[in-house]
Amino acid sequence: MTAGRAGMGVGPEYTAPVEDYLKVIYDIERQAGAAATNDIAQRLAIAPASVSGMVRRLADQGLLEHERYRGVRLTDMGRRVALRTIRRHRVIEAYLTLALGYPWDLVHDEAERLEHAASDELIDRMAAAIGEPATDPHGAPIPTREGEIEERTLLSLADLAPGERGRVVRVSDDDAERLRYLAELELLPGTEVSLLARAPYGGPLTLSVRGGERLVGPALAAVVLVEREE
Amino acid sequence: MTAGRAGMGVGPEYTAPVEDYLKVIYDIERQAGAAATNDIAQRLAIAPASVSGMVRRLADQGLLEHERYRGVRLTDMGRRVALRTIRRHRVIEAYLTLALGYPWDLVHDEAERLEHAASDELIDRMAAAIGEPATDPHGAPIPTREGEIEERTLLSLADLAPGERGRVVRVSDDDAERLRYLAELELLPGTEVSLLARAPYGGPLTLSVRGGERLVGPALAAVVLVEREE
DNA sequence: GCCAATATTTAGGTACTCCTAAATTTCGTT
DNA sequence: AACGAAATTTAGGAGTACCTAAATATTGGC
Repeated sequence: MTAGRAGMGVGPEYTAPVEDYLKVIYDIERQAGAAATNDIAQRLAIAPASVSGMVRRLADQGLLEHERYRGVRLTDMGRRVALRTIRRHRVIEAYLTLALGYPWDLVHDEAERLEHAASDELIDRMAAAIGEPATDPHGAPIPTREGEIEERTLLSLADLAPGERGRVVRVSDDDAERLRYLAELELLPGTEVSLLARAPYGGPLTLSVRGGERLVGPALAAVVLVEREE
Repeated sequence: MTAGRAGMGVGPEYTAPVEDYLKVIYDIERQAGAAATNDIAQRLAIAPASVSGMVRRLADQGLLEHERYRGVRLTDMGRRVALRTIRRHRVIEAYLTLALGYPWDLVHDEAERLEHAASDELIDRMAAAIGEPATDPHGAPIPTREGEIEERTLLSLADLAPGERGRVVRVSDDDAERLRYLAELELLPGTEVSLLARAPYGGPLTLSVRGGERLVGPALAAVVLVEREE
């Protein structure tokens, strides 16, 4: 037995690996409609063969539906569990940043572990202590206690046309090194950016950020999500 | 794989069950000199046969020494790991109480899970945020970052002679129900108590607490640790 | 000094989560 | 329509941590 967390109120408890599967399946499904075995494996950094076995068990438990060779979709129950885990993660990230002065590039890894151990009671107290923020420090929306989430469809920097302006809304949070670099470039949620030019054939983008010029490659641009301005 | 926590600096990481074994062995050893298989099993609420297997592995890893049929003693390394886990637990308990207004009867269970997931970095930030307290909310001393702990040998209420006075220093924290009852009786760390009378044959103790009289049975008295006054 | 009660260990199993290697299925392209 | 590459699943294992039942060692009482 390796489970985790407090019972709090309802529902069974899930192991950390199960919660991790559901989280990444939620995320892939949102972007792609259904989660392929390979994508799940890659996101969890495990072998695809391992995913097949787990997917069967999760389907048996009613957390997802699986069409052989077709991929996986969460059931309502699976989505509820996924969103609860995502809420935990993001509340913890926000709390560590706001209440404990944790550096923003480190909160992801800490939250990745704590999210499986914290009770709902604790998560709610943390959220209350920092004024129930709507997003985590990287701009990701925090689901409500009831499992509602405001999922805006955002552009990435790479989707802007030359001459367009945008405001950074959210950045990918799972690579501390990359976050430090983004902070250095001042590409943080809330910052205004305009795309000056884009070199062809996957070349770098030239941005204007707070009056300075920045060169960023397409891989980096893809993880910086913006809303178009004007 | 089920491990946990951040690498922070040194040393390997240990699974949650390993940390739990080392914690209870530390505790039993302190009171009894060596930890018997049966006692470990009882404290962890698992079968004695399960302990035998784990003890062999912990001995192989150099965390403890085992004399067959004689019990178990932590090595310096094992003691270091145990004290680090105990520090985590008690810092978390103190933080939840002082920083998040967590009720004192619930912090134990929450800490029991978080102690295996929190990084040293987080523990140190929590401790700093509440002013590096010397004890947790139940009066248990918090080991330092370096693994030093001030282990006073305390009397239990049951050890007082009629007419003697004492001050509650520490209470056992692992039963929420019992903690709520102790709070009701005002038998909290810091409170002065005097033993008025003790009924024979395992009968109840009559106490005076803050001007009121209390009757407590010997089982409850045994978990309230005091220092003698005058 | 022996014997029964108690403590401990061994033997054999289960569940979870991961692995590699070897099928198998699907799909895009020719 | 068929073929080969890519994706997926099955088969067979390993490590952790637990279990019950059976064997074995120790110890206190007589």
